Amino acid sequence: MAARRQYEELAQQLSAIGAVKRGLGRMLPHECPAGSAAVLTLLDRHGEMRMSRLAELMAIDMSVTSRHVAHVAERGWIDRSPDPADKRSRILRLTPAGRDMLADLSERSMNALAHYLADWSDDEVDQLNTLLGRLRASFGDCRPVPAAPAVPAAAPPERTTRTPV
Amino acid sequence: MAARRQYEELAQQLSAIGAVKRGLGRMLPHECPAGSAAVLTLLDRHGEMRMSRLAELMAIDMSVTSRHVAHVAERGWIDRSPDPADKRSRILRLTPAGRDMLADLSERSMNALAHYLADWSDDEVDQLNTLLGRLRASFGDCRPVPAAPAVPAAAPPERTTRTPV
DNA sequence: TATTGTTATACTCTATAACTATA
DNA sequence: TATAGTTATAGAGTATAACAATA
Repeated sequence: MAARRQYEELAQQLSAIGAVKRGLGRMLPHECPAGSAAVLTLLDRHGEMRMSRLAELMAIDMSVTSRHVAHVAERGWIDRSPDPADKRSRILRLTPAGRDMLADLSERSMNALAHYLADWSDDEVDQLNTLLGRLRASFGDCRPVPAAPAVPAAAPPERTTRTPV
Repeated sequence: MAARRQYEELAQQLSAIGAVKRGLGRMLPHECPAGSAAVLTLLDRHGEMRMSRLAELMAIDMSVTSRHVAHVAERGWIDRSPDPADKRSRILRLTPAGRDMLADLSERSMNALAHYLADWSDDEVDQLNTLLGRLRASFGDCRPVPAAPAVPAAAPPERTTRTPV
């Protein structure tokens, strides 16, 4: 349990880190903004998946996910094949063109980070990665709470990624 | 100099950290979104200043700063007195109402962070703060490069916070 | 002529809500 | 009746460009 001053400092650091994200964002190809890059990266790391899973990994509402996915699908970087087991769902999968784009993205972030973090050691980057991962885990599921149903009864704790009715 | 894998991991962590920021953002009062909170916090930490200095601290364009500042000024949290030394400028200063709002903000972020980071040690929070600060410093001035002037000659390196002509 | 700050416009990202189609 | 996904709409944040007032 840390001191108030440290928490305020952390809040400030998180607020200010947006500048770094914007800096990295400027390296992206015009056709592939940050949201699209995240979709491609997650499909690469975790393999094919459904919309709902992707929304969970991105920690955003499925409606937003749907638009990011539409963007990358329109450009041919993924395809959406119907899920034979559930006709409501579609399976998202990287295409060869998507892998090409990923290689491009990797090249760009590599260049930018190698430039800006030239004086960081291997260990320091690892440390930061570890702490950021832990921070995300600690916040875990802190997404907007669905509006309480009219008759709560015994149903509410079921948290999903879809937009609440 | 770190390995490609680490850089890609860092890019991913930074992309995903948005979820934490959004989580904290949900704790804010409806009238005081993140941009406004940043203005108040920076005025508290660094004391009264001009628009251009605030834009630099926030690492955003002055046009954006202007809107954030207008928002908090309309609510009486800061005042903008004319700078006697330069009639183009205005001096931004917290009002008592602004300090009240800051106390509220501090209370809220304290509660949220103490809740989510309950199992973090003092040292770990410090470590993360330090690394994030260093990350920001390393990226330093990575803001959009002003479009090259028609006749560069010997003028360009002067970097300011204003919108390029 | 150059600089400070404001405003208008456009784009990205997100959330809420209403809707379709399946289960 | 509930769930997977889509679309429409609204709001926050940012960047670019054009502008007014002052240096």
